[in-house]
Amino acid sequence: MYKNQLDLVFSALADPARRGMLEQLAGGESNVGTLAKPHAMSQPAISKHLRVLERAGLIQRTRRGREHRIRVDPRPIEAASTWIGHYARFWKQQFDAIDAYLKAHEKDIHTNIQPKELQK
Amino acid sequence: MYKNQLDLVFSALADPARRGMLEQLAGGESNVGTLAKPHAMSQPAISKHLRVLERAGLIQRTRRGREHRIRVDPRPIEAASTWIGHYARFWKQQFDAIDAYLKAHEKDIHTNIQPKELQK
DNA sequence: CTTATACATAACCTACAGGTTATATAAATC
DNA sequence: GATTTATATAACCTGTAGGTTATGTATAAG
Repeated sequence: MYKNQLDLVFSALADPARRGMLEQLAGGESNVGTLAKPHAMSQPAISKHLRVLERAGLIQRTRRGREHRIRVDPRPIEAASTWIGHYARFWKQQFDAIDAYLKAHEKDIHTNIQPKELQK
Repeated sequence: MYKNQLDLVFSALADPARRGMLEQLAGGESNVGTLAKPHAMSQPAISKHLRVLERAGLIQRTRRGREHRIRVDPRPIEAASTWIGHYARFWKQQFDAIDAYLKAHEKDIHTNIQPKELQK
């Protein structure tokens, strides 16, 4: 199946081990062994997680001898942040508006009188 | 397996059909049938997607007769937005800093002279 | 040259995601 | 009361996610 960038980024972020690795990489460039240490799993499992992050475009890899240097690429995560941030703000605003509305009509609700905007 | 809130939210967002439903819900409260229409899949498939969104806390449901009214709950998406936004900003800043650094040392690079910060 | 290190790849297993069709349930309509 | 409408649930299938162990490969160190 063909997955787009957002699909890949969000599903990469859905695993705590992978989010952990990204957090580790916030401290700067690293390598596979160092990234593996805090995680209680085999080395091939780490390799798989890194490949998922790489396919989502979230990390980039350069070989330096037998070592693989890993660093974050901030661009796809920024795209995801834009998507999610847009809706987060929009819904928060909606939510706050409803909240304010409910507060304004508190008396009506308590007296079981429905403001006509909500009547069918 | 036990999944935390962030896991559930990100994996819920990883499917384009579910993101589509959330976008539909940005236009306001809706019901299952209406949410189903734009998606080329069976009604049970829609029900499953809605259950995933519900378990992630992204939507709330109230029964009104035989109809289920669905609306967004902005709180979990805001949590996800916070996580992702934090790192997005951080990495963008890192990225821009590296970019600026590279620009500042452009001549050194072109002449193959390595600034001593990068020497092994 | 031999051994150790840092990784990837292969083969395998189990669980679950995401779709299907068929059926159930509850409410609305005729 | 019978039918239609709105939805859920069950049973099933296929593919893939995420883990394992075993093995391969290239580079570094002794």
